[in-house]
Amino acid sequence: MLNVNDVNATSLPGTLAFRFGTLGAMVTDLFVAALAPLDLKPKHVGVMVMLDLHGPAAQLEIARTMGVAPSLVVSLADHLEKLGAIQRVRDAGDRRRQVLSLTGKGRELLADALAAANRLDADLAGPLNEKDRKELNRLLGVLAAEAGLPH
Amino acid sequence: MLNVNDVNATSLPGTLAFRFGTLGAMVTDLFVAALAPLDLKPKHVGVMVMLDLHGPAAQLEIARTMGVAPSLVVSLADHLEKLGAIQRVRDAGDRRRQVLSLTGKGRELLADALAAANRLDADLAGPLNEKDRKELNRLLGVLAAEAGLPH
DNA sequence: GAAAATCGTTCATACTCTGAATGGTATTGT
DNA sequence: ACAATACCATTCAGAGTATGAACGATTTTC
Repeated sequence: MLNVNDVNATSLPGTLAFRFGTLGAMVTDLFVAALAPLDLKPKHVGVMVMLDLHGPAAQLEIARTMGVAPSLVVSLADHLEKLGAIQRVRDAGDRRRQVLSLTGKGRELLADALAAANRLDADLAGPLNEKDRKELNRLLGVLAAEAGLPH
Repeated sequence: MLNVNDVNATSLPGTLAFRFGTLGAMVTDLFVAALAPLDLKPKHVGVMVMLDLHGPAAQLEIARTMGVAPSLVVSLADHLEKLGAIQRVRDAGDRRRQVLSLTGKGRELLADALAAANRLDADLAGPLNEKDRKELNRLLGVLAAEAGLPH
């Protein structure tokens, strides 16, 4: 039986898997550099984005949503707390839980990170016209939504 | 002075920087899993893709093009050689150079990796219709080309 | 022909992340 | 009521990946 919907690429650089891998790695390196002055890494921003989107959350929820080990969330939260970006309080109803929430300083940092990302975007999307840029963002949004990533 | 071409996102998940970071990490994890049966990692495939596109090359050229340390290329080449995927011969004209070239087995592995990537693509692009899928691939290709990545 | 540069390799190290062990807290079963 | 079990956060040891410095071999420069 023939393939009625053949969308296969004929070489690896033409696949989404390869393109997302290479572009993703490059963009992440640039983002890391852009965040360095804020003393943040992408995963710290990831935590703050979650808190910003869904409100206060226990560390385990964050670990599950981000797909990382709970022990990693400990060190991410340690650092964010040291920066004054989050508050860490024991849940009165369940004192095993450490509930994280964004502080004013955290919101400031998040705004700074957003500004850095927007500057980076301007560079990245340089070769794209306005319409293409919007289309790209829309398509990435669809994939992110489908994958359960923040969007 | 007002911004005449305001394309700034208003939240981080809406930026290209964030989207490429999260999607790139997710896709890379899936790709790593898909390559595991072949005993390859994305960087091994990266080396093979370079050899396939530009022909035989010295290790240092590969390091520069891939943006990694020369010492890393040593271990990548070691592994590829062990798999029989590449040949490593001293350049007769400049005996400091180790020239890498794909073997028949290497081309087979590359084809297997391509098949794995295409299967992954089918999953990834599931929620996209044919037109969107083509458009996404085109836009990613533009960015990859602009960034000097394989395309 | 000596000095400097280049290529590949090894090795020590940094970094990120995970999984197992632990202590404290909550829930379940009897 | 209370023992057994399950759960959350934390610490810690260790795996995996990458870099950069040091070295030997070779080539280029002066």
